[in-house]
Amino acid sequence: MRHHRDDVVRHAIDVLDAYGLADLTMRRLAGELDVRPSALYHHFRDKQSLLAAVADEVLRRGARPLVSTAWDEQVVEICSGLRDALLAYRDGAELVSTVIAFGLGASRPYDDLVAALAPARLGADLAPTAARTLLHLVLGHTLDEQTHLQAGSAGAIGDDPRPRSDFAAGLGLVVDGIRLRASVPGSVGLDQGA
Amino acid sequence: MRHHRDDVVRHAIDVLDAYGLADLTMRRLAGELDVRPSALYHHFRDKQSLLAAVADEVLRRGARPLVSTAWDEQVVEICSGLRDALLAYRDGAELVSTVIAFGLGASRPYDDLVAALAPARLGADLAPTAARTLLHLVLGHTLDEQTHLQAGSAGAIGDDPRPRSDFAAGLGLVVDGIRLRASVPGSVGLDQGA
DNA sequence: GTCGCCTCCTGAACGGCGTTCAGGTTAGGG
DNA sequence: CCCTAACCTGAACGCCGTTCAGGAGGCGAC
Repeated sequence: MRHHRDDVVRHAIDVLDAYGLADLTMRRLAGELDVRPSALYHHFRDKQSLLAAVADEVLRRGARPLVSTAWDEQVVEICSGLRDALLAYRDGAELVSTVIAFGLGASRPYDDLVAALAPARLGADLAPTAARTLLHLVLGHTLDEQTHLQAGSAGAIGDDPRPRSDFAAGLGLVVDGIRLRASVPGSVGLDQGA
Repeated sequence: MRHHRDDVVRHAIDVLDAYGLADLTMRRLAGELDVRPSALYHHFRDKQSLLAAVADEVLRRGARPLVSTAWDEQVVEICSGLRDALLAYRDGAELVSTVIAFGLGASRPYDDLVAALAPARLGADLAPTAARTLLHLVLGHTLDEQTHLQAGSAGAIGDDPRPRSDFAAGLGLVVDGIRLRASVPGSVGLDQGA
């Protein structure tokens, strides 16, 4: 059977979810498609490009329309949605992190954050910095969380899982910091509660 | 010539700085030591353990004593010092990030942050969350920065470097967010400036 | 002084990886 | 029906981390 580019990406996600990123090799993916490894290079220039396409597809599948109107609630929505998308597939956070670090693809979340932050009217080009800060937080935290989740579901001991509220708490920290610099304060007041 | 564990780590840092993390292979390191690759396995169980030792040494060399007394200034000191340590060697941020993600070694910065945050008297186990948030910020940001720095020093175009103030701005965002939750507010008032 | 031990290393291999390339095959539109 | 483009094969290249049985060398104990 002959395959299209999209078939390859779909099967790659299946392999990722079943065996993890470390075992998502060109040879294994080719085997899953019942094809020789060299055939994959008809569809992708190299493995990095394949991974970029896989990351984009993971994010596409996890995309949800925004329901809030206030910028700060939108930011929380985007970050939470991104986290959910990363957690939906094994090693999703690691995959997207490396793709973003490499600079190919997966730029959608960053663009969305910058757009959502625009109405806050942050001073002095702070919006890109805030967007990057949020992105680093979500990626780092989710990578952490997923690693510990998967280490727990395997037999590794002495590996306490992160509390569910940890992500929300960290995100709240940063959003409050941004809100302090916003000319348009958003929908809610500063939350002084512990 | 026979080598000790410390010689191996020292040479590994040299290789890292000269050729980058991707080219820090057991074979290349062995070649640099004028030794067969299998000899390295006398000193380290596997490559991950070697990398953990290298990361620890990079952090050790970059360690500076704290000069501030207020917890918020100490946090900034620790984060800035960590960034400097990571930037001191090629791919330092990537190295330490992967070692931390893997869970072996390089736990010093996290412990230092938790210790520095203790006097703030954050509520409800927030200190570990805040420490992790700061760590993710510093690692993510510095990885970003270093990648773009090195892409710039190579010939890659269309790759605008991050502004120097970006790190400080992002860090200030998070520290302000933490300060809002602190029972002991630290040395300075909230900075409302843009 | 020589014996034994512990540290460090060799030599050779194993299985796996990403990638290249010349050439074969097949599907689908004109 | 044929031609073209898309898709694939087979075979190789040079790397990688890792294992293991065994050799060599310094050094303290006797």
